[in-house]
Amino acid sequence: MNKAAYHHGDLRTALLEAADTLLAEQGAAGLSLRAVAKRAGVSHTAPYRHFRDKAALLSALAAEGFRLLAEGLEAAAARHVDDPARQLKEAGRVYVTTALAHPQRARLMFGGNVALSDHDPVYQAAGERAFNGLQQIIHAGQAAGVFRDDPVRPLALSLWSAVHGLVMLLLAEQIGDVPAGDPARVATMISWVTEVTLSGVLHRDSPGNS
Amino acid sequence: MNKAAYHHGDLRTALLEAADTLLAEQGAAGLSLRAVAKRAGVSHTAPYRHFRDKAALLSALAAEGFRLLAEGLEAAAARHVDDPARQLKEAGRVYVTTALAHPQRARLMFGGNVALSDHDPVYQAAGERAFNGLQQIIHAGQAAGVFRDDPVRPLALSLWSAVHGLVMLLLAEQIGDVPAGDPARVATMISWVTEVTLSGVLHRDSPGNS
DNA sequence: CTCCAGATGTTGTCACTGTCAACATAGGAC
DNA sequence: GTCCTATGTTGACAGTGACAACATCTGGAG
Repeated sequence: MNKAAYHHGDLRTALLEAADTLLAEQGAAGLSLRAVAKRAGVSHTAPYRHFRDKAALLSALAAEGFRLLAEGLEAAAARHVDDPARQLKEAGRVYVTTALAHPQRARLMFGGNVALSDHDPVYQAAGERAFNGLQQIIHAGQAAGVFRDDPVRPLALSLWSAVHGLVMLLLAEQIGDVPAGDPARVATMISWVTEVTLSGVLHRDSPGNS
Repeated sequence: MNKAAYHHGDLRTALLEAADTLLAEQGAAGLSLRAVAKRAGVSHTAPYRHFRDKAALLSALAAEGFRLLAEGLEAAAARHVDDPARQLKEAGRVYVTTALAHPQRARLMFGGNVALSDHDPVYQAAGERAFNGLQQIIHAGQAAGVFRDDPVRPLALSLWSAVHGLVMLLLAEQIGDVPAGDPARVATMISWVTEVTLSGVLHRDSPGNS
C-alpha cells in the first residue's frame, strides 16, 4: 500500500478526486479524460477500468454533488424544525450557496449537458428526496397555519423554481452587473427571492386580484 | 449568384442555419465545426473566415436566441397593457414555452457552458432590455395599486428567477416524472409557478381573497 | 478596360481527444 | 504453487479545433 504498485489500490476514488479538481479549474468542457488519468498518475486508458466512458465519470461527479446538496438541505431543515418559514428560507440559502461554492460542478449537475450516462438512479433519488422534504415542510407549515392552504405541489414547485432559477442566473452571469462571486450581494438576492416568493407580489389588500 | 460560385455569397448565414439545425439535432456538445461546414457545403476551415472560433459561432446562435426571446417578451407585454398581473403571467408563459420550443438552444443560452466568446454585448443588451421591461411592468402595477409597494428589484428578480428556474428544471428533466416535452403538464406548471409567485406562500393576514 | 489588393474559400497539417484491442501484471482462491 | 480475473499499459485509429500557406474571386482605382 505504500510502494507505488502496479495496481493503484483505490484508483476509482483517486480519479474522481483528480476529476473534481480539474473540473473546478477548467469546467466540464475543458476536462479531458487523459488529463484526469495523468493527474492520477496512471496511463490514459486506466479510467476505462472504472468508468464506462467520460460521461460516466462526470455522472459520478454530478451524483456526488446531488448527494451533498440533499444532505445540506436536510441538515438545514433539521436546524429549525418548529419554524417552517425559517426552514424554507434556510433551505433556499443552502441550495444557492452550496451550488455557487462549486460553480463548475453546479453547471455539470444542472446544465443538462452531461447526458448523464445511464439515467443514474442517484439523480432521481436525490431529487425526489429533496422535493419530498420540501413538501413535508410545506405540509407542516400548513398544519401550523403559517402557510396558505393551497395544494402542496404548486407551492413546492414554485419555491424550488425560484431558488433554482436564482442559482442558474448567477451561474450564467446573467444578472446585470452582479457576478456570482460576490457573497454579500448574492446573500441579499437570496433573501429577496425567498422572502418575495413566500410573501407574494400582489398587493395584500387589493380587492380585485384573483 | 445563381451558379455554385467559389464564393458562397452569404456563407455566414448559411453556417448559422446549418449550425442551428445540427444544434437542435445533437446539442452543443455533439456539434462539430467540421460538420457545420460540411452541411453548408464548404471546406472544414471556411467557418474561420466568419467566426473566430467555435465558441464565436455558438455565441452568435445564442445571441439570436436572446433576441427572439426578448422580442417575444415585449410582444407578450404589449398584448395586455392595462393589466399588469396578466402581463407578468403572459411574459412568464412566453419565457418558458419559447425556451422549451428549442431545448438545445436554451441549454446553450442558459447553461453557462459556452464561454460566450467576447462577452457579446448582445447578451447584456437583451438581458437588460428584458429585465427593464419587467421592472416597468411592476412599476405600473404598483402605480395601479395592484402590486405591493415593495422595492422593484427584489420583486422583478423573484419573478425572473421563478420562471427561469422552471425552465432549467424542465430542461434538465429534473422534475420527477415530468418530461419537458409534455405541453399540457408544462402549461400547468407555468400557471402554478406564476400564480404562486404572484400571490405568495405565506398565509394572508386578511383572509377572504383567494 | 485593366489590374491588383483584400476578402473569401481550400488544402495540408498539427496536437489533442475519446475509445478500442491486445498485452502485461498482480493478488487472491483453490 | 497455480491459475483466474481484476486492474493497468501500450499502441493504434478516427474525429476535432485550429493554424499556415495557398488559390480564387470581386470590387474599385486608375
